[in-house]
Amino acid sequence: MKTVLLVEDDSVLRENTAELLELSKYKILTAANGKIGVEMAKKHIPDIIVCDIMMPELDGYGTLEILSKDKKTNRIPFVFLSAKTERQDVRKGMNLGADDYITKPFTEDDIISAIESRLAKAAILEELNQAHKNGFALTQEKDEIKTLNDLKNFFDDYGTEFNYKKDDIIYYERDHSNYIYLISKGAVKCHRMDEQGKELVTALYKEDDLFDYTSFTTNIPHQETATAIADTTLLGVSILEFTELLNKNHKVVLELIELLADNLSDVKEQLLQIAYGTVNKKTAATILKFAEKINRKPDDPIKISRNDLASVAGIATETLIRALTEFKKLGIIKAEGRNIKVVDLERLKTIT
Amino acid sequence: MKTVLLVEDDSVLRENTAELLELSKYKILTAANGKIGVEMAKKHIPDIIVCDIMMPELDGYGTLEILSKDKKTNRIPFVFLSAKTERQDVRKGMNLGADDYITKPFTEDDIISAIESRLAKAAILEELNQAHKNGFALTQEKDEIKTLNDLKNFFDDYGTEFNYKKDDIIYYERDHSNYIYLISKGAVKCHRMDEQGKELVTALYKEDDLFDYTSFTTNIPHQETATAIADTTLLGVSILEFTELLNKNHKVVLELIELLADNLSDVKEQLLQIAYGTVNKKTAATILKFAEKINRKPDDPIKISRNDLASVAGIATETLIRALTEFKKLGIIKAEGRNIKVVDLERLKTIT
DNA sequence: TTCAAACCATGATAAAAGTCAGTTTTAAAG
DNA sequence: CTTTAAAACTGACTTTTATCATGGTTTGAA
Repeated sequence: MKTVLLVEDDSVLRENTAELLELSKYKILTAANGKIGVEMAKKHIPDIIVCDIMMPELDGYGTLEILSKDKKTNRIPFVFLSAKTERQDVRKGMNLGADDYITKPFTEDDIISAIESRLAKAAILEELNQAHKNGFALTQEKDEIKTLNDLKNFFDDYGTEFNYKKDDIIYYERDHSNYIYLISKGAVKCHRMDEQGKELVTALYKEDDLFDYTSFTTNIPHQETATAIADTTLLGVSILEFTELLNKNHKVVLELIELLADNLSDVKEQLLQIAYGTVNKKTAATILKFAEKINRKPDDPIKISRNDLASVAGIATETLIRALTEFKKLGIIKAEGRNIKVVDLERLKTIT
Repeated sequence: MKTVLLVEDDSVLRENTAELLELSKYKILTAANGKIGVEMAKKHIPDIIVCDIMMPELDGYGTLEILSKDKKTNRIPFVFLSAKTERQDVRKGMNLGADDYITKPFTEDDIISAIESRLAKAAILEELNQAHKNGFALTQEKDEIKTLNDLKNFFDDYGTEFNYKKDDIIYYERDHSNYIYLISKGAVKCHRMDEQGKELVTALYKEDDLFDYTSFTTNIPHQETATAIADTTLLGVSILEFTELLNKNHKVVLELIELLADNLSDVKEQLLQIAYGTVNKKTAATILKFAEKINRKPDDPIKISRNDLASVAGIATETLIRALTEFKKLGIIKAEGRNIKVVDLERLKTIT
C-alpha cells in the first residue's frame, strides 16, 4: 500500500481529499501547513507528496525547496495542488523541481490519475535504477536509450506536459530551471535583452527539438528568456531524472554533445553574419533560417512578426522591412497578408 | 615479441632500420611501398606500423587512410616516418589519425623510443578496454577519469605533443580533424572568414583549455581555422582513443557537456555585444575578455595585435584603434609599446 | 460589422562606423 | 646601431543603418 502525504491548510478540503484517497487504496498522512509537512515527510518518507501552494507558515514552494535539499526526501514525487491557475505560478513550481501539478477545483479522477501516473513513473525509474545498481542488464531492451530518437521517445512516454499560448514566456533570464524539454508541438525562441532593451534572438527551436539541455551538474540560472512563438506543447523531464538516465545510457550522451556542438556552430554562423553581413544578407539569411529550419514544409508561408525577424537578424525592424520591400520588388519573396512566402529560394541564397 | 611493420621505399634505409630494430628484440616485417604495406598489415596484423610518407605506388597518407577504414587494422598504432620537416605535412598526417611521427634523419634512440612509447600507450589502452569488456573494475583507481582535471592529466600523460610558432595554423576550415587538444603552453584563436575576407574570431583558448572537442561520432570537417596566437604546445589525443575513454568514464562526459554549454553561452554573449553594442562597448568587452580570460595574470599587458582585437570585436581595425585612443585619453588604458595595459578595470567595465 | 490596437510601410534625417590614403612608430634583423 | 618592413595611428570622406515621425493595413474582440 502506497503512502500519500497530503499538505493542505484548508481543513475541509484536506479531510475530503484524504477520505477520497483512502477509498482508493492509499494510506494517507495529512499536514496542515508546509512546516508540519516537511517534518512528516522526513519522518515517514511517503511514496508521493501532494502539496498546496498557498499556505500559512511555509508555502508549497518553500516546502518543496526544503525537501529537495534533503537526500532522504528529494526523490519523492512532488505534486502541487494549486488554486492559482495562472501559468506563471505553475511554472515557478515546476521550475523548482515539482513533478506535476493539479489545479483546483479538481475532480476525484484528476487527483487519482495524477497520483497514479506519478507513482507509476517513479516505479519505472526506480526499477531502472535498481537494475543498474545491481549490475544487471536492463530488464527490457526497449528501455535502453541508445540514440537521440530513443531519448525523444522517453520524453513522449514519461515527460510532463506543459501548454503555452503564443507569446507565453516559458522561462525568464535568471530563472533556475530543473527541466529539459522536448517540443511536442509549436516553436520556441530564446532571446536576450541588451541594456537599451533591444532584443536579440539567440536560438530557435521547432517541433521535435530538445531544448534547455545546458547544465546538468550545476544549477546555473538561465541567461536567456524562452518564449513560445506559436501555441506550444512541451514535454518536460526533470534534470534529476535526466542525469540518471544519462548515467545509465552513455551512448546517447555523445549524441547530446553533438547536438550542443551543432548549436554552437549555428550560433557562430549567426555571429559571422551579424558581424560583417550587410542588411540584405542578414535579412536573406534570417528568412532562410525560418524557411528551412523552423517551417515544417519548406514552402509554407513564414508567420513570424517583422519584429521577431529583425531581432534574429540583429537589425532594426524598419531596416529589415526596407530589405523585405526590396526583395518583394525583385520578386524573391511575396507577402501573403502579414506572412512572407519565399518565391525564389535560390536567389535568396545568393543575396550578398 | 612485438611485431613492427616497416613501410619504406628506400631500400638502404629500410634494411638498416630493420636490422637496428631486430637487435632491439622486435620482429620486423618490411614493405617497399604503401600498397604492399597495406597487404602485409591486413595479413599479419602487426603491433605497430612505421610508415614513410613519400613513396611510389601509394604514399603514407593513403596507406593510413586505407588501414584506418578497416576494422581489423584501425587500432594498430601508426607512426609516420618523414623527411618533410615542414609542420603542415606532419599536421596532415596527424589529422588523418596517425599516432606519432619521426622526422628523418633519426637516431636509433629516436625510433626505438617512439615505438616503445606508442606500444606502451597502446597496451595501457588495451588493458583498460579489456577490463571494461569483462565487466571488471579498472585495475588502478588512479586511471579512472572522473573530473575534467583527471581528463587533463590524461592528456598530460598520454597525449602526443605538437609545437607551433606564433601565427602557425593548427587546422584549416574544411580540414578533418582526428584529435582533441589540450593547450599545454600558449594560446589559440579560432576564426572564420566571410566572403569579403573579413575575419571574425569566434573562440579563444588559453593554457590548460581543451579545444576541438566538437564531434565524436561523425567526422565532420572543421568550420573554422585555428591559429596559434603565441608560441604554443598542444597535447593531442586521437578521437578514437578519446571516445573510448569517454565510454569508460561517464562522469566526465557531463562535465564536457558543461564545457560546451559554457562555450555556447560565451558565444551568445559575444553575439549580443556585436549585434547591438556600440564600438566603445565592443572594444571594452574585447579588452576585458583578454585581460580576464586569456591573460594568466589579470594585470599583464595584452600582447595581441590591433587586428586580432578588432576581429574579436567584429569591427574595423581603424575603428578599434580610434576607440583605444579615446580610452587612452580617458586614462582607462595605456600603451606599453604595442601592448595594452589596463589601468582602470572598473571603468572599463562600465563603458557604454 | 465596427473599432481600436497592433503591426506594417515609407520618408526624412542624424549618427555611427567603414574605407582609403598617408604618416608615424615599433620591433626585429643584419 | 642602423635599417627596414610591419604595425599603429590619423584625417577626410563615404556609406550604411538607426531613429523619429507619420500614415496605411490587418486582425481580433466587442
